[in-house]
Amino acid sequence: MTSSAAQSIRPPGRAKPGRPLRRDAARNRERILAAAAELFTERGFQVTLDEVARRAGVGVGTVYRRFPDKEALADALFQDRITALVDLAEQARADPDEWAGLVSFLAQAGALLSADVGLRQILMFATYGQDRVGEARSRLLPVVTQLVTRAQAAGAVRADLRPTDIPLIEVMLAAVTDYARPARPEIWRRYLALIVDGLQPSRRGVTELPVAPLSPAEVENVMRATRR
Amino acid sequence: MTSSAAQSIRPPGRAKPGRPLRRDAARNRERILAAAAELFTERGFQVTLDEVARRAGVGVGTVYRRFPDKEALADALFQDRITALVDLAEQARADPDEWAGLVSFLAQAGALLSADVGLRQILMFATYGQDRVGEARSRLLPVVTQLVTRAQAAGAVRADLRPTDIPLIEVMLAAVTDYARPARPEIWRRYLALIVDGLQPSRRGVTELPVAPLSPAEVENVMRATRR
Amino acid sequence: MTSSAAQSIRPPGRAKPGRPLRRDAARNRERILAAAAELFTERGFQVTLDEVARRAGVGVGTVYRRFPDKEALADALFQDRITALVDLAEQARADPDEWAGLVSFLAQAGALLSADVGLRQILMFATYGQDRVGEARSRLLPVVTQLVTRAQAAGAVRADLRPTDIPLIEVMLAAVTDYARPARPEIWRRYLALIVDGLQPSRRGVTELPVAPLSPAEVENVMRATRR
Amino acid sequence: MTSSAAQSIRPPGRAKPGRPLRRDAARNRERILAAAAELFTERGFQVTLDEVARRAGVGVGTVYRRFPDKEALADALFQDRITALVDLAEQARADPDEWAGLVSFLAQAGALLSADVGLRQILMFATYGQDRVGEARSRLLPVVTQLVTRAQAAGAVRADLRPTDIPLIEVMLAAVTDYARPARPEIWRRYLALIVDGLQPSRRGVTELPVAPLSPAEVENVMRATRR
DNA sequence: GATGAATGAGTATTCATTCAT
DNA sequence: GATGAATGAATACTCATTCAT
Repeated sequence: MTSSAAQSIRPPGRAKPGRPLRRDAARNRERILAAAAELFTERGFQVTLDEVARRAGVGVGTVYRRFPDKEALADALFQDRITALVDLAEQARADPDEWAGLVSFLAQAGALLSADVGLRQILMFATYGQDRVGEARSRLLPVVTQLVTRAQAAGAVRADLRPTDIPLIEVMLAAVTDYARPARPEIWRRYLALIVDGLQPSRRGVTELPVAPLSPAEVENVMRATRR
Repeated sequence: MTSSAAQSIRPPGRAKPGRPLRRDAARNRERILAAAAELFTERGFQVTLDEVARRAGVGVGTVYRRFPDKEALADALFQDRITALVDLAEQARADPDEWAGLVSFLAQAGALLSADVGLRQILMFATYGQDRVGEARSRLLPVVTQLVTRAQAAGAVRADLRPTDIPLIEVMLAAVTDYARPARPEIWRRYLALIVDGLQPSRRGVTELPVAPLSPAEVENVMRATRR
Repeated sequence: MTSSAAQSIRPPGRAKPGRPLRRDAARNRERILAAAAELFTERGFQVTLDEVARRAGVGVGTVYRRFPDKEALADALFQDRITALVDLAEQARADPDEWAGLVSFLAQAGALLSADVGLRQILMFATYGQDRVGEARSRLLPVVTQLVTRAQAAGAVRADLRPTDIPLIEVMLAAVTDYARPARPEIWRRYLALIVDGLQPSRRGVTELPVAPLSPAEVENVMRATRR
Repeated sequence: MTSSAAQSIRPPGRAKPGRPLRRDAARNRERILAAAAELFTERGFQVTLDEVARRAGVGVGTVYRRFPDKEALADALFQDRITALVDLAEQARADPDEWAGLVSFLAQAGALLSADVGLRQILMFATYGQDRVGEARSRLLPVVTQLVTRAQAAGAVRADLRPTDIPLIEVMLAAVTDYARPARPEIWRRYLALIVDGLQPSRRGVTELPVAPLSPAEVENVMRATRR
């Protein structure tokens, strides 16, 4: 069973651990989270909480009741995503092929990131990473550590790779995605392939880089959602 | 056309490309550029133009006379940097060892980026990529292309690498630098080494990854210049 | 009218004067009053009703059921204090020395005020003076009147002093206390002494007090710009 | 010549001492000050700067350009008033009758206060009293000190009165005025008379004033629970 | 040309009060 | 009756950009 099951029992958020949210409050909380997810995904953290409230169909005050500030909302969102990542890592660990497990985790995490501006921003700019996020990251790291050390034990991965390198690799992929969005949302796969080749302890041959590179024109015409 | 014509017509706004600026105007332009470079380098784009003007010792209006808006100023700055990069690339091209030339360019460009928040921001978030920047990038790409194809011709670099991959590699390094700043400003070298290993057409052994990885604590305690 | 009628009609809002509160409702009312007393005493009216409710261990809604609004709560509190003042005045009246009785009342009331921000605020800024407070003040004034007239009859106090001057003297002391708090919470005694000297009848030349005193009605109807 | 002359030369406010405000800027500054004076006088500090801006016929930004925040605006206003008080004190000092001089100053200052809510609020709640106000008070105290000591030397005033008692007497008058406003704006005169009687040295029995007076430093550093 | 004054839409957050559960 | 969730007007302050001097 994956860690997402835990989510349904203890809803993350402000509520005292003991008492579950009232029916309507819980519904609003979900609406807010959903609205924030959409908005953050589309346009990143620049969205105002007023906007989130409007999209969620509630008053601003309600948003502030549930989440003391923007960061807290981002945290809650991030935690859901981290949970998804932990699930991914756990599935990858189930793969009998140690190398394939690690690589597929990198790819799936990359796919998750490439679909979500908000997640990328949290990952890359997280001043936002204080509270629950730290805890969430701590849940992820152990699994990732297993993924890495297991692959190293099998001689499939270079010996000097460290578990903490994995999140940084994702940061790199996130950056590349942001760079080429929306024209080439899949470009990150090209660079993942490059990096993955660098992860091998020694290489016989080379796997062709997937995904066409940016054309010179594309390099010049990056157009992304304004970020101020 | 004579210079007296300029007096009678006086087109407001940016000077026509051909017409040189008046002596004092040119000096102001340089001051503004210098001030902006310092400020952006230290704190990124969040600096206000009022601040730039103050540091430059001119009024805001003067800034706006020289640069239609904040982006244009960033563009101009970027152009300077691109010039530096072009220089770097040309020096790298002078290296008789094709592989070493390419790698050293990647490293030097990385060093440039890692020292300059503003440059990283322009590179990564350039909604700012419209004006002079495009032209500037066009100056860079040919040299980089030579660097890459020359190395490929020598069999030193994987055949499917494309010149446009180079800027994206720099984007990745910039992201990683931003992530770990200010605690570990050199961490990008670690990932450059990884990528460089991935660039080889086939590998006998592995070069140890330089620079210690982030500790788990560091991964959780990223502290970067707030970007709002 | 029987109590069953109350059940069928159930007028929402404050209980009719005659009808006693249900046991638990009464307990809640006391808790709220106690919490508000503590909080207002410490920090004045800036405390939110949410806070009062939390400290009282009830929901905000309950606070609003008992007290139509913040002012009403303040009023109720003030009434308690007025009762304390009435007690004080009665004790002072028991003093066989007419002069000492009056002076000790002024001092004891001053001490009460100096220990309680909330009381001072009600006294000084009472937009709050509408409801029960009026009634409460009416209970105080007669006793104060006795205190004053008795002392005047004995020739211990200047003849032109009016009972309504007493609360205004307390207002002055409250203001001075607020002014110097928390550094010098007892400074009001200095000014009380000054004023008390001014109250004595025998002086070389007595200047008649100019300007008619506030009428009892005026004392009750102070209306000032709300200050939040 | 009184100190108000100084005002026309060095306009108080943000401007660098050396350079005078541009004509239009100066006009706006005056408009803002005038609007703020009116509004504060009518309704105290609760007025928003948006309102001040509207009444002054300028944008909010302009208000903020001249005065970093509400306090600074209040300071500037207060300084004008302090200047007026200093003028008053100087005129009072010119009175050959020492007793009359002191009493008339108390009365005139009281009149000034009774006409201006804003001034009373600054006087009574000045968290606002940090910057220029402190300096301004320092200008006032010396003159007041002369007024007091001169009267004492002449035997016209009780020996234990201290110069710092004077502002506190004004605080008391301000409180009384606030209390009875708008019904009886002159009521403060009644209490001034009472206090003045208490100031005389010759009475049957004089009770020494208890409690040490505030030191000049304490007068300047009043710290009270903010009331917004 | 240069200056810096003016603008005002925009943002995060608070809190008295109402109302569904 | 009690609860606490929901509301949203209100507030202080910022900053890119325009325009009068």
